[in-house]
Amino acid sequence: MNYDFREIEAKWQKYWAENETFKASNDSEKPKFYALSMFPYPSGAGLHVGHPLGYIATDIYSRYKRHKGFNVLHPMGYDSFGLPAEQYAIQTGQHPAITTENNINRYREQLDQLGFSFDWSREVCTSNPQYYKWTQWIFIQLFNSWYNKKSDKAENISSLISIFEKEGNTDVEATCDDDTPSFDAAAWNRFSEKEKQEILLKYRLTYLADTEVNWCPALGTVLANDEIVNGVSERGGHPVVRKKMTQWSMRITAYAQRLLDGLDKIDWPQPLKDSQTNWIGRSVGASVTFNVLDAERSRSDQDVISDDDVTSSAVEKPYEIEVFTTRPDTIFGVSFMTLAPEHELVDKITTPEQKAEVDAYVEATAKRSERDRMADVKTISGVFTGAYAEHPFTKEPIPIWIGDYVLASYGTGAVMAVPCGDQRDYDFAKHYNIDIPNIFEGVDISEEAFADKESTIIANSDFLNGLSYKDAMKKIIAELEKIGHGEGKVNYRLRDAVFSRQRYWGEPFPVYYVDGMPQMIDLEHLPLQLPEVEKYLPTETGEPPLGNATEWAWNAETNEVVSNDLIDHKTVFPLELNTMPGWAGSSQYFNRYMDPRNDDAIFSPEAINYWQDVDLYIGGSEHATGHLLYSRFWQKFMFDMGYVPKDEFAQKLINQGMITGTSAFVQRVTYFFTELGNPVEIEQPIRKPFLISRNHFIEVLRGIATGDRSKEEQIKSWIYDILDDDVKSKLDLKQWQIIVPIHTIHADVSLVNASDELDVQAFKKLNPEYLDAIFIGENGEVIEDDNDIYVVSREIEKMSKSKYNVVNPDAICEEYGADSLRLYEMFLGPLEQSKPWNTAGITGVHSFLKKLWKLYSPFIDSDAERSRSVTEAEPTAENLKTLHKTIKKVEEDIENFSFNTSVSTFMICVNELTAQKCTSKAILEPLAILVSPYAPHIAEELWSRLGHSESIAEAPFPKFEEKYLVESSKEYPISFNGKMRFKMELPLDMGKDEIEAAVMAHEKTKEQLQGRSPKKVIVVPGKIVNIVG
RNA sequence: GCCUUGGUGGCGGAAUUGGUAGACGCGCUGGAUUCAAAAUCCAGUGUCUUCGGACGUGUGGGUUCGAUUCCCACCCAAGGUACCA
Repeated sequence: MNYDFREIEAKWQKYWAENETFKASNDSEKPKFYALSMFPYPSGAGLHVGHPLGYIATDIYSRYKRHKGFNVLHPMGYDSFGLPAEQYAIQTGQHPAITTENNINRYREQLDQLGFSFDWSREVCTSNPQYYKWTQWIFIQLFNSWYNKKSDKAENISSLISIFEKEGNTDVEATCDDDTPSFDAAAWNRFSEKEKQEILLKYRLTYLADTEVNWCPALGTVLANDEIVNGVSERGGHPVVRKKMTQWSMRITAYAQRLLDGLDKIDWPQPLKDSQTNWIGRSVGASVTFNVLDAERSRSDQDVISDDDVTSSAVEKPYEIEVFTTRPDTIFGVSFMTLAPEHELVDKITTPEQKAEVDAYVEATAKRSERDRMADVKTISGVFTGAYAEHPFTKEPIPIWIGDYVLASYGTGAVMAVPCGDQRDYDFAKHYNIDIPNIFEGVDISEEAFADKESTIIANSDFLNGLSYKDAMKKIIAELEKIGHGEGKVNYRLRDAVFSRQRYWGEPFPVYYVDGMPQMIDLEHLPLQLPEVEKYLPTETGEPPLGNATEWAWNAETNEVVSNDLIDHKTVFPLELNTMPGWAGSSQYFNRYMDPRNDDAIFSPEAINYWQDVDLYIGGSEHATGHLLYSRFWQKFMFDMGYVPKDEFAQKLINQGMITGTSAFVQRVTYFFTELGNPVEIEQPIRKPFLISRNHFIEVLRGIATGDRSKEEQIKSWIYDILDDDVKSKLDLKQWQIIVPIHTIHADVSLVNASDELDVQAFKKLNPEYLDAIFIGENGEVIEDDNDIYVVSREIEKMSKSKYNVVNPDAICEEYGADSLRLYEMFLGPLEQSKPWNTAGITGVHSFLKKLWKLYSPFIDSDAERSRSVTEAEPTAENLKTLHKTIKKVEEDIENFSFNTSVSTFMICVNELTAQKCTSKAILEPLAILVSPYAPHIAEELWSRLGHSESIAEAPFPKFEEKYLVESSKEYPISFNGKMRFKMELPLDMGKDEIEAAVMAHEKTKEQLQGRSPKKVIVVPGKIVNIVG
């Protein structure tokens, strides 16, 4: 009987579902094991072969743990709020809930096909109101909390209020807004209710604040950095500017230190910890305030305020610039200051003479993305504001500049520039001819800055002269504190997380506004469900999409959502229009799986106390600073509130590598005409897209490198050839130039064959904008039928729908089966590394499964009754050696997450047992269990053919026994100067000297030495012999 | 730019503590079987070679009896870089 994987796989998938084989109990005598895969976003494209990689790994581990006697929780769900569904809704008008449901159904079908041991009864879906009720609940908990630095944990806001009532806030140590005023108890008690709310908002763990966003006026929306290409929106190419907007924020900075410290307790990959450490970015230094010199200030204020105000402002405190520096010891080397162009003082201190230049620079900077500004270290730009600050010690005036290398979002958005000690400051000073005072003893700074802290001796620095870095740091901080110009400070790069999105498809905030102040809706009225809207776009007045809803007001008496028309600001109030970001729903889902159908609580105390935390979490490293940091933050908060017993949610984490795809590109030449370098409009522009095959593209690239323009000339002549005659008549090629920039455009890989040849007709069909495109083939002919071939260029990239390089698992499953796909995905290479996908190799693992099946044929072919007697045969020593070698290796591999090598081991095992003609049940039975985590369907089938009526799922894992592997001799590699030359079989119990004697006596040794006497002979018993000489 | 990961045959990769480089699989070549094809099976397959052997793990150095493995410098590729998920 042949290996009929279709029948076998369908049979066992049905069996598992009907028998709820993998349903986990919240109450068990067995030890618990919680294995979790990161849940997917259900995109319209369905699963591609990259998705299951991590799921298969988690599934193998889960199944292994069941064989090892654990009660395993292995759930799956969907992170189903997100941008693509909303984008699709905008384009088609289809409600995202509907597309999302369709996508989820498709995902479920695909997941079911792969034979995962998920407990589907625990499925969650972040866009389901029964689920997001609890996301809203956590938001309210955060709103009702503040961070007490004294107890170093979050506490209920009521404890803060009672402190305010008794003693005001002067003695409170809390993480709060920078502009929080001081007040005493009497003042607090005099505040109006609204004033009290405003103050409390400065302490709450989620709060409203003005934050900078990438605003695209044309689209009426905020864009991710990702959606901005070269300063314009990816969609439509509209301009994008940085702008401030009132939004919800999460006070994650309160947890900065604990998030850092917690990393030591968890078994996560070091690179991931590094990236969180860098993200949090702890640096120790000092904050220093510089006063802006008065003269400059009043001058710049003159044009905006009346004379009266000038006199009154003269007695006020001068403007202060606060900077954070890690090198306060270099303060005597300050020769200028640089503010971020967005810094709030820029407007106020700029002199009238400099105003035009500064304004232009600020405007230009607003168009650049932060990433752009960080990455670009080559171009130095900045503008002098005309204002000066006063050095706190020397009282010298220091010019204040603005420059886009200073980011508003980091530190205070201002730096004290010490050009002799910082390369960026140095370059800036050189570029603008600013002084570079040297404050380091015996260091040459004529070429570059000197940033080495360890070997520094400070000079030209008044009271710091002669001190080392360490001593100078202590001294300067003390002096700064003495004169009231600064203090020692620990600064974190981590910023509070913006929690508002101007989108439709996300969790609504359970918030309404009374007199402009946010009010929370009570738990008993949750979930607050997303309203229906006509359009998913921002409103004409620039409000988020929820602004389109007509039923989106809160009646605070009846506690229900009512029509906007009823808003009277007495009982009916407007609801929040923003929604929560993608990471809201995923920040506690791992805990919700423990008790997913609970309507009274996010989870029961029994459930959380049984499961505690995730034992193994597998997912992509791209989530390092998003999901994985925010989840740790929420977990710590939940821990502070006493809801969860562990302050880290996942003990061990593994990053599976990406599966990369081989993208295909066509080269589009865009062309326009210029005369002496100026673009010229011609009456009948040629609108047809023009695409060239690969070798032409390569020649153009080579031409750019070598200065050879001949290929471009050829392209020009091709373009000229296809012009209409009347256009031709207007062009004199000698006078007119055709400029030919080339854009590479993704082509769907399914349209390209193994020789990289594009199916041009299919491409045109799939991309209607290229219907009348002109394709120039490899031989330089315009492709009409099959007169020439068009070759694409290829590149390895992340597998992604947007890159048109996805490979779908469905067809593979259909042709080879889920077990083959599972084995093949593991066989590709180490789990944690990224690797390219190539379906061709799957035949190898598929034929392995066929060989495995054949090995069990005495149990499968029912007519082979005579072979029954054979199967009871005692296993040979050889059989046992092969089996136990395999048990040892496979067990080690699973524990080390080295699944690729296990697959090889199985292949070797089956090859050996086949060669040994092994038919012994004592060997084949444990082998089926070994294989079962990897290829569960065939293992179940073989198990039942071996005569078992129960599922293999909980069969005990075979026990490795060393005794079957004991060897008496070893084939020693004999090497000369480190190179292996021949081998020699010697007993393992032979001593060092005997081995040396035996080797030296060997005739091949003499041959190798050719009469020389060896300088040295190294003998490592059981390993190797190396002869030097 | 910065942070992280990786670089070994035509391809995916293996080499567990510094000890036989290329396991296992794909592909390719030759053969068996077949009317033929598919499937299956057998043999070979890093490069060069004067057939003795020599060289060989991105490049250049270093440590060592011995380096894919450890150290230094560099090159290349991929991922992340705060609103893609």
